[in-house]
Amino acid sequence: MALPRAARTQRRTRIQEEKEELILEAALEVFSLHGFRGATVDQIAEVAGMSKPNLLYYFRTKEAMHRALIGRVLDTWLDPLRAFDASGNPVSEIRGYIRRKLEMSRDFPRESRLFANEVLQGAPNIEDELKGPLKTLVDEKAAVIRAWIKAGKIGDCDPYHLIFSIWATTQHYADFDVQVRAVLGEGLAGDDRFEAAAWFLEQLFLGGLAVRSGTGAASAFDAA
Amino acid sequence: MALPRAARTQRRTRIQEEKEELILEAALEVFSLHGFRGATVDQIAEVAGMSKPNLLYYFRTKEAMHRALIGRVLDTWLDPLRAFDASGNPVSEIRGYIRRKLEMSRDFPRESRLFANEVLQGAPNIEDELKGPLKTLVDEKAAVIRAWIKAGKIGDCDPYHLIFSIWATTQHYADFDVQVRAVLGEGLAGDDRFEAAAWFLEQLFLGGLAVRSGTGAASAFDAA
DNA sequence: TGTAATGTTTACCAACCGGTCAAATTATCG
DNA sequence: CGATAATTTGACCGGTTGGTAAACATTACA
Repeated sequence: MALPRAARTQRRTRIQEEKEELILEAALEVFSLHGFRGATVDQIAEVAGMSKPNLLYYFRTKEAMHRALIGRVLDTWLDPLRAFDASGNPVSEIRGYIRRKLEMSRDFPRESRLFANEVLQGAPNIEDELKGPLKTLVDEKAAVIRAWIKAGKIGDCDPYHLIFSIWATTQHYADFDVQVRAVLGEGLAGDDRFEAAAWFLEQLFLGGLAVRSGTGAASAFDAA
Repeated sequence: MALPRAARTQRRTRIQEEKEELILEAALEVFSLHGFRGATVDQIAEVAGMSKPNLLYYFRTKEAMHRALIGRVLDTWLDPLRAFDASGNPVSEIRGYIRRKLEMSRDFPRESRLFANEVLQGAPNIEDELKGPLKTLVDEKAAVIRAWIKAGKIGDCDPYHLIFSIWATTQHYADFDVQVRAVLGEGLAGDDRFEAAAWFLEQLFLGGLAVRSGTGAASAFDAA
């Protein structure tokens, strides 16, 4: 009997391996562009180069596809944050984090948009993951940052909002790519905007988080 | 003959005024949550408290509704940037801009998400607006910022990426609200996160853009 | 090779989609 | 009031949606 998969206790076939990969790749393409509700199974099947029933043989529902995709992406998406090291130099850690996140926006914009779409639309399918693994990881890294602050290695600030800001600024170049391109104009070659962004963001964050000695930045500013 | 509207040369009725307002409010609710393709006319009609044919009497197509909504929102959404004043003090202008954008994220999150959804999904319906009015406005304000830099009032940086960063960080609190709440936990009362964000972002941007005298922020950092 | 498990296709379905139509209802105003 | 225009409704339409059934083809493996 052709059990579609799922209630599958045995090993996965070579064909299963290949086709599921193909499908998830296509699903990423479509979901990231239209969101869950806006995406159609027919569309995903077409991009994957197979018939709809064939696709549904591997993933019984559209939702199953989406779940599988989200799970995989969320994992790799958090890797840069996991790499955040308490024993490292605050400057190089923060700089490195910004760079890695920016590289991900450049190299994996679809993954970023998939996630953005999901969160933007209320995260109906990943609320648990956000409140569980994500929150735990962020709490952990926030503690690291707070330790740096207490040690006087960086200026005093709210570590959560620091992390939010790094997320926002770096993912902006993937999620709002169309807008960024529209504003910057089509003139420049491929990835120049990422270079410029890296330069700017380093300056912003490393300057903004520097320890303020005596006269803070704000007062220096007010003089202008 | 019951001309639905649109080919309407005469004055708008009181009922038209009211119902169109009601519809656009409902459309904002639904479009901002599901994007254009994910939203259904039935859903909007239900939220607006009227039958689908009745709704389609005022806006002949789903797309017409979306267009009307986008046009209205984009306008008010850019107001804070328009208020950016060349003759003002750079510090108070930038601080004011951040505050206003943050207030908009707090008070009009649906408008932000509507826009985010649209851009995220490739901005198929507003590409012209982005490349036209938006780009023009940003170019204009970028020139203002560049003038401040040349005058030595703020540190050297790319004005475009500065604007992008302010957009990204402030709109993050509307667009990724679910995620922000999940990470921060439900503990705190209503809008505390916006207060904290305002505090953090001011520090970040005003510190990050301060004129660096001699030893830059990075070198002060490296000492840590 | 044979055969059982796995994979693929064609035809199809009920529900839902955006949108139309004509008839019925209500507001407007002389 | 009466009549004309504006509004609302229910019934409906062709196309698309996510998903199914079963026949057919292919693979893995003893």
